[in-house]
Amino acid sequence: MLKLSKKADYGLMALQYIASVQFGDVAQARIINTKEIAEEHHIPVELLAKVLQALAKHGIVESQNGPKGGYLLARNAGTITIAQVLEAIEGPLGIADCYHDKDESTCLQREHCNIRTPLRKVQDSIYQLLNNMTVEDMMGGTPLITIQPTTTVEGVER
Amino acid sequence: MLKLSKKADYGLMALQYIASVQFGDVAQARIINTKEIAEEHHIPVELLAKVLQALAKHGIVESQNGPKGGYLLARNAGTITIAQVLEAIEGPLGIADCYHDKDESTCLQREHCNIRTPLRKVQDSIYQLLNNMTVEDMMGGTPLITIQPTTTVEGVER
DNA sequence: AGGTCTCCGATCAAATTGGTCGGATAAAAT
DNA sequence: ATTTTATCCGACCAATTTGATCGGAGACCT
Repeated sequence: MLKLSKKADYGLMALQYIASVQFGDVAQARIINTKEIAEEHHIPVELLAKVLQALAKHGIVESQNGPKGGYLLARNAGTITIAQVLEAIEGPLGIADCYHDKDESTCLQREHCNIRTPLRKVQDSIYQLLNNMTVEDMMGGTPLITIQPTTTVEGVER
Repeated sequence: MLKLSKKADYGLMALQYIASVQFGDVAQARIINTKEIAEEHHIPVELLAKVLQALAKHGIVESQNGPKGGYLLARNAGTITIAQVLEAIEGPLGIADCYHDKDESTCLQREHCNIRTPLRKVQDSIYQLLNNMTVEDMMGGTPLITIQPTTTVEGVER
């Protein structure tokens, strides 16, 4: 119940990873391709590619084609909210469709609905919660340095 | 995304209706059967029955068998939280399974997961939100009196 | 200019959810 | 007390959504 889809999970993981590499203190800012993210997190490559496409289309990441291509954040990590990410991947988010539906014909009990009004508060609270948290906030939670190409920090287990 | 299932919707509607009749100021406290709720809200009878079974099994409503049977709230409306209702209908709620999973084998990226820690705050906030709201809070949102068997109030449209 | 590596759109399989049916049970009427 | 009737209850089947995959087009490096 209320579970995030796997695509959403993968998207958030990818963004956290990209942001960490791009703005992390140790690693150099570099473009990251889909394969690297997929292998690092053990997720299917093609599916992750599809997710990143959606994020690119919505202006969250910037795609670069060709060899040595890949993705990088389109804007600062602090301006990308979780809500924006989820909506880019899975469409408008909400506990019910009737809060942002144009056609009202979909819900048969729309007229006699007795929970639409009270649940709107829940809807708004959840959205506000997700729209206040950014991928920058997720960077703090990363416990271990991921990849260290040049220098070597003391033995952080990988 | 993050949409409530229809079973969850139906369950909440039913509880709001039962609570309104049982504790409403005008209507007499009476047992309500599945058919009445289903017809009032235009939802499939058998599916609603299944939902109410789950709620009965979890001690949220009390079932009474036989003719003139039906359901009534097992405890006060103020003590039944939305979270309890949703969990009774659809199982444990959370934006990811890994927060209450026994077996850790399900999630392949569990070891390399970089969003589990930061998203836990979101998880807790949502749960707290749903666990603070009760069906009593939903009763305030009901705009129209539903059924009036004995006396007649002025023309409320049905 | 050729080759290679990347992104990109359309297509297919699996899982969850929505919906349905017949049997068991208990209360009421005869 | 027995029959009848209306309800709850558990197992079964279909539909929608989600997860995953494949082949093609475009861009960069050599």
